[in-house]
Amino acid sequence: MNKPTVHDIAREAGVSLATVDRVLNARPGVREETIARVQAVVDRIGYVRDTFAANLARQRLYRFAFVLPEGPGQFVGTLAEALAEAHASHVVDRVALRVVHVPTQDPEAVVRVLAELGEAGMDGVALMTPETPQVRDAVARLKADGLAVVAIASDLPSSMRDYFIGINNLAAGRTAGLLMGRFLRDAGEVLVVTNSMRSRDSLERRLGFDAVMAAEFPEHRILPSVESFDDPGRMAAIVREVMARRPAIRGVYSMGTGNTALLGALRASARPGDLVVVGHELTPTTRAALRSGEMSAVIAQNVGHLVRSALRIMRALCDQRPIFEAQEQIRIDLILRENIL
Amino acid sequence: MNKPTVHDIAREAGVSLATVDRVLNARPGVREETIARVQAVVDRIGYVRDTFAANLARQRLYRFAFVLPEGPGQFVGTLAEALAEAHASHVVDRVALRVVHVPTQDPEAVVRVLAELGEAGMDGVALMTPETPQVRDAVARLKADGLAVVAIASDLPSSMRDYFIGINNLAAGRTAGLLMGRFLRDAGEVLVVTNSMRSRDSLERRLGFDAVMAAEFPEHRILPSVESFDDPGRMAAIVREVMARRPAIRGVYSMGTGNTALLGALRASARPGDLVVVGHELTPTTRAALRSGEMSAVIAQNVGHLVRSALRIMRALCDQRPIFEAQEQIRIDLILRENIL
DNA sequence: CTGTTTTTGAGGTACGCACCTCAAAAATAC
DNA sequence: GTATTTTTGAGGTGCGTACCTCAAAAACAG
Repeated sequence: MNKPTVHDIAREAGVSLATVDRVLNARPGVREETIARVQAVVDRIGYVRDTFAANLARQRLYRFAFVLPEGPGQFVGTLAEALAEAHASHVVDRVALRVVHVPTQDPEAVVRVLAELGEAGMDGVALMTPETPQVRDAVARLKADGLAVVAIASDLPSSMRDYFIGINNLAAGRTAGLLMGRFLRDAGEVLVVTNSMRSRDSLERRLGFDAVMAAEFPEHRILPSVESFDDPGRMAAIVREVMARRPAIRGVYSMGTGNTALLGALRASARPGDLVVVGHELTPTTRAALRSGEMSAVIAQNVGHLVRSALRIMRALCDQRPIFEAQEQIRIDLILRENIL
Repeated sequence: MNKPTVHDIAREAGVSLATVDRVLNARPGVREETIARVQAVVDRIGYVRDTFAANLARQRLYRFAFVLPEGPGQFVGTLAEALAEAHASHVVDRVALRVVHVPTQDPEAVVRVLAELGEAGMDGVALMTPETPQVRDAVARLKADGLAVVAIASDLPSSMRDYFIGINNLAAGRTAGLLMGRFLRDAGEVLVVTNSMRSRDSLERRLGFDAVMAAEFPEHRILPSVESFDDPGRMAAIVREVMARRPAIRGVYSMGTGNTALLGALRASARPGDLVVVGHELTPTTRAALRSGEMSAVIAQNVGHLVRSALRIMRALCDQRPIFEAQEQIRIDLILRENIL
């Protein structure tokens, strides 16, 4: 027995192909009663639309845009690379990609770009931008225009986004805390740094980190978060200063970006040999630091999965197809020196 | 400008569609000179065959079989589940699946099943079986019949298999060693257990584990491997006995299956509260043990990825398409209590 | 140059679906 | 009842490819 087709539905339901087509594609001009009859047959014989044939027929081209922060961030770089790779290798077919870099600190600029994308006839937008009221409204407008909108890496929970693709940052922080606690030998202080505590990610990570440290490793003293405000110079200066002032520091948790500056400052400091450094995201910098032993662990999300997931989900949303959650779940990856890959 | 089609090739090369078809599908009856001309145009305009249209046209149905060990193993169970899930959700389309469970300790039975699959007109076989000369020959026969053959989870390096889908077990063992060393507090003994040291996986894991422990954590004494020979009763008995006899044991590394029996025995023993237990594969048992704290870490390979990867790779092999290595790389997952997911 | 073989062209059908038109049938309103 | 609207049927075309046939053209042998 082969896969049922529209012909099978028509025969079983005692209607014509045209009617089946009208029902399947929600075209008007069919009695409720007939719709129900066709639907019943569809359910009974287990018909599923052949997406490939359907796309072939309708000459479907998915127009997707990725809105990423501009600037020199390494994580964004690896993300853009993964995107190019996924696109080039036709993991997802029939997709016209557009990657836009925006100055995320300027909400108005983000809004302008999103508005432009809406008018450009995009089918879906994946964005990685901080949550601001302006962005929230722009997302709502995109949704109103019928676009699929997904947030990647950093969620926009209060917006109308269809989906968030990324890790649970509270759990990521808890994982960092667990690792830190188990890796630390003697009681001491733990320095926590980030580029910005205004970012939801850092907030959630800190929450999780503190919860685990307080509950299970109370012998350590967790210092208040130090912020670099995305300024490498500032990061280096502060870290150097704190390290000099607080010799009891035995661990450093880096919740955000700016690891290059952080590691540079640590190198310059008279840091203890058994300093435990835990950070986020696998980049050339953190990779090298794991290899050299300067970092003990990195908590990552696989950027390849991230972009492929984003592409698949936007497609599913466009096709109004259900999303296969298990495949799209982005896991919290734990990277040590030995499993960098 | 749209995606180039066979029509574009025909026009550009000044030949007919029939000739283009003959060249693209390596059918006979075309002069070398003409083949070269058509190929040149294909390369120049960047034609790529539309797999969806192609499969639609040729009514392609991929017949794949998975050969898995029979018996009550939890890992195989989760694998079979993931397989059913991937199949049901049409992650891969146009695939007729067949899952066969074989008594892997009986090489002749495995050979019989493989021979039968070859005759049943399969397009590809994914197998998870120990490496024996008989199996190696059977794989060679399948290859000779033109089937795609991939090894999953456990490699068959000396065979003709097209691809191995799974983790690097040496690196997995090294990762286990690194975690064990960092998690252990006081110097002591480490118990290493497995179901069978005849399995290549356990051998490689032990090698990696020892290398890291010896080089970086020489203060601990790593005991010889204890084997259960797939017998839960034996596992329980041995572990209980060893734990009683060696009070200095501070860590346990479980390289293979049989974690349920192991954990049961540990629970029954007067184990130290800070015992570090590291094992492999995320199963209901190890998951619960992570949650309860009985296990400190699990080294896993995502079974969902494993089966999806196997399906994609078999398809690519059948289509003679290149494999997108980056997506198929199975990473060594590190699972702690906080990132179980 | 003729006869034979090889290569090429032209055209068709099919795959499963989307989308279109026009006419026929059925349901409804008056 | 007839007039009108709504619903349905029948049929077609195209998407990009595979695979088939038959005839025409070209290349080659003698």
